[in-house]
Amino acid sequence: MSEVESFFKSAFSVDNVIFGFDGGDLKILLIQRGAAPYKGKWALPGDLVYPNEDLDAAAARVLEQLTGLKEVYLEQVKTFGSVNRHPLGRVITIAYFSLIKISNYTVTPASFAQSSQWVNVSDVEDLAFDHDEILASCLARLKRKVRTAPLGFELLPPKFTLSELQQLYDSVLNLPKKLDKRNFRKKILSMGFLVECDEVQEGVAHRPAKLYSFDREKYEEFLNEGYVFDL
Amino acid sequence: MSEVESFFKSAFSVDNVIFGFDGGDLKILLIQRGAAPYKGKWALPGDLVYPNEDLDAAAARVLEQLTGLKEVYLEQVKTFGSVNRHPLGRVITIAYFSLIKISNYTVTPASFAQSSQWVNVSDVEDLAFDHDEILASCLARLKRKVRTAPLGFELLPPKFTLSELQQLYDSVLNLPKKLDKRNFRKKILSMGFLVECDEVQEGVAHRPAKLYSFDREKYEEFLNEGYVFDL
DNA sequence: TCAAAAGTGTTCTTATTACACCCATGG
DNA sequence: CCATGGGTGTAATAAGAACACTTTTGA
Repeated sequence: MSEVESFFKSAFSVDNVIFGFDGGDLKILLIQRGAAPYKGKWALPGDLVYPNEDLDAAAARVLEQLTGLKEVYLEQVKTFGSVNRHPLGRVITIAYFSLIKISNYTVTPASFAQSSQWVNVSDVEDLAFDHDEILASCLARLKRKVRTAPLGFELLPPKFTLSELQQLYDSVLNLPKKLDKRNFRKKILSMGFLVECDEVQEGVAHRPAKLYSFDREKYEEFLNEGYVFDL
Repeated sequence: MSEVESFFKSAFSVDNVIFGFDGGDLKILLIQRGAAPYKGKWALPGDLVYPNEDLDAAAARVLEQLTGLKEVYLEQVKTFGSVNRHPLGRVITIAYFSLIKISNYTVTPASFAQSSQWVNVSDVEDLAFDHDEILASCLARLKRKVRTAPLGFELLPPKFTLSELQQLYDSVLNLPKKLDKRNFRKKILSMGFLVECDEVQEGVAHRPAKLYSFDREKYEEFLNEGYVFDL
């Protein structure tokens, strides 16, 4: 048995659906595979889990190696383990998603030049392995979770306008009808954990919007009073 | 040891939180370990995944070996993979929960005599490995899921009374205040997928209750009309 | 002065909550 | 005839949905 065959006899990996939002569309970060199997195909970033590495740590490492970012939101979603999902042996993979502020990401760092790319979620197709299925699971999870936990803010810069926030929700949820501006604002502000900064947008060719930020302490209070985030 | 050899020493297992309901309390099925590590301790039923076995199939096998039951509700919850969670090596485990009709289960079949037992969820403590944590995750998932999908019926016999159904929800959700009988009935009946059988309870020392059953076809219609289960 | 997005309240409809008494049966 | 749980309706409140115009800015 060759070394490669031995290596892949039985192993586990992590794969990471890295979500970003550029103001218009929900995107994910894909890599182009440089080696077999599926050489040249687009895939989710992932790696085998090291023998002395926790699963969450492996997912965080994959993310950091690709983007340089630490301490981002990361959530385990599901484990995929079909017998034949990997052509070279039995490899199960634990799928994660992470949410990053896309502006923090310096596009395609040197080591990954021409091999990683942001792609609109709605344009992704025909990924390597079972990654289409993994993406579908992670996207479904995100859609649910974003309505029941204050995750959206992880995708926005620290200061944002309410329209940006709403556009984020519209992109993620992708509902047949967009959210109603007035109802959205009323609801999110009534929860009381968005605070107005003393600043407005600059350099826009229209009335500049107020900037808000997410106040985590106030969110904790909100929870302690028995309320739940629900949008 | 080479890095390649290190990967070899890893394995993956499934563990299964098997929920049942006896009319009063929510229970899970535990086994007493007959071998090291944690010999004699109570644990979730589980096993290593065979090389040519899908993960879901492994979870179903564990369940069937213990209870004789097939085709039960089974859902993957989360994968636990701390480096030191297993004393004998790197073993990650994929946690599942399943829902069975407890009356179908012939208590402790021969091969497991004195080694498996139904335990009230609220009484479970100090399980082997990280199984306390696994149980907590599965219970949290069940609590959420039972309100947003018609899972409760998996725990009841095919024909049941509305009071039994409500007691099931009270047990699973374990809310500070019990559900209101009239509101519960109004809501669940308004969804239109519970059908009245032409039968009533027998042998009870009070007015016998009507029996109902869950009509899966009507539930599908309900979904197709754009409604969602929400309790 | 125009274009473009920001900002703002009210009404209507629907869902949720709270709540108490009579009924049918077996013992 | 008593004890036990089964079965039922209404009113008050809260939440959600629908909807259009004025304001501020830069070009």
